[in-house]
Amino acid sequence: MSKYGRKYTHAVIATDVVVFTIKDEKLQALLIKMKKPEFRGYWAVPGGLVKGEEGLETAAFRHLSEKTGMRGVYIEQLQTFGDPKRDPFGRVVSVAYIALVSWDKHELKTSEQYGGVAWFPIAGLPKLAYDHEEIVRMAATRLKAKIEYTNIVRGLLPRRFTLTELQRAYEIILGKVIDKRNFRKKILETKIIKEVKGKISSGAHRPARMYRFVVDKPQAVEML
Amino acid sequence: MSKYGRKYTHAVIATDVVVFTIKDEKLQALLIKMKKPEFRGYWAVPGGLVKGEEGLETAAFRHLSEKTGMRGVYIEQLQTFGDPKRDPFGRVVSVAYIALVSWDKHELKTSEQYGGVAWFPIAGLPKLAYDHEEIVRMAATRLKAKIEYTNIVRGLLPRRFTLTELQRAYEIILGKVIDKRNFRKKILETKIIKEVKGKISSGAHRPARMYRFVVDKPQAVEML
DNA sequence: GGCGTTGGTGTATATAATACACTCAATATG
DNA sequence: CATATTGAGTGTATTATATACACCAACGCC
Repeated sequence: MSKYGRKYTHAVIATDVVVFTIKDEKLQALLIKMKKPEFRGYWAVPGGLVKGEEGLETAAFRHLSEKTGMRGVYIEQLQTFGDPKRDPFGRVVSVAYIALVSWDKHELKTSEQYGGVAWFPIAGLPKLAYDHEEIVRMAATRLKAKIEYTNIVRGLLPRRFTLTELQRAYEIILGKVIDKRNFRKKILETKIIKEVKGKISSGAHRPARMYRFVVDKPQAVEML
Repeated sequence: MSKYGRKYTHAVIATDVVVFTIKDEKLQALLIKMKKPEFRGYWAVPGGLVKGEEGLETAAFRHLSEKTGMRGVYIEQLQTFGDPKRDPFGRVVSVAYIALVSWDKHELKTSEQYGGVAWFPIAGLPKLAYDHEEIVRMAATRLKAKIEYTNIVRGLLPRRFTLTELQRAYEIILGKVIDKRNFRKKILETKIIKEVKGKISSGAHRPARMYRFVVDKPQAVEML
């Protein structure tokens, strides 16, 4: 038993993961539908309690896998939310994480205890349980900030992608159009991506060159 | 009793506050000397467990006040540390905060349970308990990053200060010398500071104009 | 083979960042 | 009280970076 076992009414620790993707030309977040009668009609960010000797990230991965079927994604810590009243049923402190995925790489399936799992555009979220709306908003803000000085966008794209796809990701997250020539100049200067053999024909037009990220770990980069 | 009361061996929540100041031309952190025999010779970042219905920031302020005598400082969340082995005596998840203070504004006094409280230069820390060395390192890194695009530096300075003092704060945190004319041009362009009446004579030279921060809340700013 | 569609490229201009040296006003000194 | 010393305060020229902008290429489709 912990040395710290009995002095206080303790809070419980949970993790929540805000999973973003770009789908239908929109930034979307992954939500699960709550089944408990107290939360009828509400959705939530996938997450749950941290077990005894389990690390925070481990717990985040476990709940993500159990509740959405997702595995093998990168997560990074967003912020910890600890308002004593954030959960009406007890004192839960939640460590929130962000993940970015290419939505077509993951088959979604949730467990019995939830009513479904689905993508929702950031502009157009359903009713969210607890303080999850605040969490998602903060995650979107952080994403928007970090895309300008890190290679965080890599999570959203498949291993091989075109410059136009990459540019669309930036445009959607930043919410503004970017000049094609300037974008290409800058992104190639950073050296975070690299051309790879092969072209892709995706319609009645000239085929596009393919690129990949040079490093797939997070790193800070001067950009845009 | 919490609905979440009995399912797991729960972790306990703590907060730790890395307090920075600039003193003797160096970036320094506030540490308390541990008294418990298990930690003889070790120092630690001021912090402690969060009580039942207490908010995270409230707990951080309370421990800071109890263990160092400091009150009325700004804190902002750094990151949450939750490695199951970070505390050898039990599972403690720590939410770490950063605070920046003007050291001469606070009289230091610690409680009976600690052996003392003192400032230590970042380069030259004593042995730190738990994972507090990692916490302090990360706090310093974050500070260095944020000083470039926020008004975070305001906490380090007295209400009224000279441009040279402000520049020294930037130089010490960034670890590089800055051109005086360019610094003044840029910092005044941002409009985060404003000249105030009165000059200060501090030696055998022309007296300096005084400035103050326009807003004393955190804000993002384009800078340096 | 002509049309529609997206891929791919360079240059000129404007803005921002950097490098750089002297005078000013106070105190200290002989 | 004349002179030296010290940090305060100021502007411009140069370089680097960011922005604005238009046409041809390669494919599919009819």
